[in-house]
Amino acid sequence: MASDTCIRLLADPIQINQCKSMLSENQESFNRISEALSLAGNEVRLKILYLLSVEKQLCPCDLSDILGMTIPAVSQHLRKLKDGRVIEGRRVGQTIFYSLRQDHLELLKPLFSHIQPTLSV
Amino acid sequence: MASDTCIRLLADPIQINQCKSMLSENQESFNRISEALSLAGNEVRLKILYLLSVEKQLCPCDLSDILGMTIPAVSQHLRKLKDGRVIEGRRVGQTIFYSLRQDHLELLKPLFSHIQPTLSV
DNA sequence: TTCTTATTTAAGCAATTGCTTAAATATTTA
DNA sequence: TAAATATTTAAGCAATTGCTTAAATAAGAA
Repeated sequence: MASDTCIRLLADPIQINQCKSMLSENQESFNRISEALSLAGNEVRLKILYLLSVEKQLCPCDLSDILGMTIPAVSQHLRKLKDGRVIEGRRVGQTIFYSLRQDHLELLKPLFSHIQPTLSV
Repeated sequence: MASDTCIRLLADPIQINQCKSMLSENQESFNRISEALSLAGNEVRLKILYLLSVEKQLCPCDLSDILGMTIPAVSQHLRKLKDGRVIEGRRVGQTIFYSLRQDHLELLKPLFSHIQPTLSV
C-alpha cells in the first residue's frame, strides 16, 4: 500500500482530514444506504419494488407471472428485500402478500418518479 | 417453469396484464436506473459519489488517502462510475480530476440528503 | 388423513464483483 | 534523454450473486 501512495504536494491535508472524519462520522449512513441501494440496484428487484408501490401488495405467484420468472427465483429476491427490511409479508391462508415497508420508503420513493415520466392517469 | 406456475383463481388477469405492459413499456427506465443504483449500491462508490458532491473534484490519489485503500482499487471503482456515465475525468498534467456528471445527478442527489442529517455548516 | 396448492429452502453452478500485486501508459522534471 | 510521479490496466483469486432443479413447509380441500 505504501508504494502506491501518492507523494504529491498539491493535496490539501486539511481537506483530506475533513473528508476522512466526515466519512467516519457517517459510516452508519453509508452502510445503511448502500445496502438499500444494492437491493434496488438489481433490475428484477427494482421492478418488484415499483410494482409493489403501484399495486400496494402482490404475492410471489403474481410476481412470477408478471416478471416471467420462476417462483423460487422470485422468492429469493423477496427474501433479500425482506431481510433488508424493505418489504414485509402478510400471510392470508396459503398466499403471502408482500408490501413495502416504511423503513426505506423515503429513500426509494424519489427513485420511482424517474420510471414512468409519461404516466397518464 | 410450467410446474412452478400457480393455478390460483384469486389473481386478476387484467391487473397482471397491466403490470406486464407497464414493465415492457418502461423496460428502458428499469434498466438504466437499476444500473445507476447498482453503481451507488457499493459502499466505496457511494462514498466516492458523496465526496465528489461535496468537494466538487478529487483525484484518485486524494480518494485513495481519504478512503484508505490502494490506488488501483480506487481506480477500478472510478472506471465503473465513468463507464456508467456517472462521473467524468479531466486531466491536468499528471493528475486526473474526477467530478460528477449531470446525467444521473437528478437521480442521485436525493439520496445524498440522507447521509448527513445532522450537517451543521 | 391424503391430496393439492402456495411458498420457502437448499444444493449446485456459471457469472460477476472487488480486491491484490505486477506491469503498462502518461506526463513532468532533472 | 532518463528518472520520478500519477494513473490505468491486467491477471489471479476468494467471495458473492442469481439463476436452476429438487426437496421441504404450510395451509386448504377432498
